[in-house]
Amino acid sequence: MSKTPTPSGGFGPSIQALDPWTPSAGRMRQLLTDDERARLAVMSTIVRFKKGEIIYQEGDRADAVFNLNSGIVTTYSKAPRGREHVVAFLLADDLFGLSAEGLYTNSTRALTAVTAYRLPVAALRSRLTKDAELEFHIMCKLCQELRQARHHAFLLSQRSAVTKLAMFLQLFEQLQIAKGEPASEIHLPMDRSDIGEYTGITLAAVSRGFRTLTIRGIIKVRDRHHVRIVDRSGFEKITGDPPQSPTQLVEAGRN
Amino acid sequence: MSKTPTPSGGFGPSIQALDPWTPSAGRMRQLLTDDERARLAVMSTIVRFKKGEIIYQEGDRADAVFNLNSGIVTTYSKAPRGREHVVAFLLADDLFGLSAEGLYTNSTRALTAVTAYRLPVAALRSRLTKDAELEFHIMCKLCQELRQARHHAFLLSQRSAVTKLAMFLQLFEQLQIAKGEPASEIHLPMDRSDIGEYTGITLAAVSRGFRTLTIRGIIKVRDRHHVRIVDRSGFEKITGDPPQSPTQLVEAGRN
DNA sequence: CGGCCGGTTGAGTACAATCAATTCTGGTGG
DNA sequence: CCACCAGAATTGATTGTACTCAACCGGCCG
Repeated sequence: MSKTPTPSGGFGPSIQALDPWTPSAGRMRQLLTDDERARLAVMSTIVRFKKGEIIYQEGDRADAVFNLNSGIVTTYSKAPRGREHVVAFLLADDLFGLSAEGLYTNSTRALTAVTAYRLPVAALRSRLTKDAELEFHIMCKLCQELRQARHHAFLLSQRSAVTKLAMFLQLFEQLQIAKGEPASEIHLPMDRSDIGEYTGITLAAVSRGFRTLTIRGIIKVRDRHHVRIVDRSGFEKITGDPPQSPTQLVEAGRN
Repeated sequence: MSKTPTPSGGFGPSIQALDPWTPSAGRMRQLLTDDERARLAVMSTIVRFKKGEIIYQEGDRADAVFNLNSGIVTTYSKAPRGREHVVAFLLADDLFGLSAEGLYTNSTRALTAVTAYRLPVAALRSRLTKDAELEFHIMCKLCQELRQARHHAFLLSQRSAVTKLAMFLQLFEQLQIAKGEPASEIHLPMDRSDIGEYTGITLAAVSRGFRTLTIRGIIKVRDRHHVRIVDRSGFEKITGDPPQSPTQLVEAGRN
């Protein structure tokens, strides 16, 4: 039980997040005990989706919550003028199926082939109200999702397209680190238009953004889905994020 | 203490939200039982803040969570180039004090005079892991905050400044409705620059936005803090929000 | 009365959206 | 293996919107 090769490691639903209250150096940890995973496993079914398949749509009756096991999922919603807004990219060990008043608040689609645990809300709910420990762990995950949503909003509040793009790259880099994967190269499983819909800029602007970052010698694009940051300090100048050193923030007001 | 016009009614911490799983026609309800409120009350202290006072800052040790009793609070974070990004406006019955790895993830400031319950995390945490019922209610509130954060991101992803502004007005209108307050006129407690920092546009753009909406006959600005929507369909054309009455939502849920 | 703060308005500019043409890439079948 | 194709991505030219900077307004308070 010491070594966990896959992030999940073992069987049953799996949830990873940063603990809201104890330091962990940016690394996520498994929130569920083996016991809890087993208890969740008995109430869940495994579901599979093909690449591009829609898992549920906004407004559908929300009778299940999902725990992503493998693959990538996007949750999105319709925006005026036929555009789509990507709410989040879901990775392994994420939870999705948020609802309000009994209806899903977003649609979700499999970006790759996907396997997930499907947890009926009725069963989950009755389990939760009996098992405070488990519920606490799920609450931690919700806190994490909340932080991510707010980070997304922060990203979207930036004016410059390249800043948004850089922050997006930073997000995925941090995600890889948090998952314990090698982070020398950033893996972007989605395509350019998905990035555009997440960052709130057009496909064309995403492309131009990658180009300007490349020309400025800040990143190196190996292929569509792999980017490396070659000028870290230039990169941080754009994201405005000197890693965790508040003292430097004072000088950051330049340019 | 003078009178209790507060939607809370009664004593002790109070939490309102839309239930994620049961329909409620857009109205929030009190999530906590009197009993739970009493239990939370014993572990909490009442704190007061003057207008403009900072409640905590990003990076501070997060040893307490707050439950807003009266007044308005903003949570914000620093953006590049000395700008500030408003993460959320908190109203009565809201919960705040989100942390990651033991540190607050944002700063908060009292926008008006404020009273709040201060709940030490240690006590709260040990209470929660014993009381699944209470914890469930807090989880519901977290779901609500998550939805709001995502709505904020959605707002920020809009390209047009007037659209953002209209969606902002819509947000506060719905909030008033959810709280059971009269909604014929929208009350905006914050000033123009706060609106700008929330919607991701400049102070000047906010001003122009109000002007164009007024000129187009869509809204009527009584004073700095009071707006009325006079052309509903024109308004909805801008927000792109086909009037989703609760009844229609239910039908949308049927596959 | 004068200064200050929050807000409005104006002129010029920069940046990203748009529309459109072109290239690149990966996959398929001949 | 290559030719071909379709979709993804890049690039170009043009336009429009919102930012910037700055002047100005009006209420409020000393």
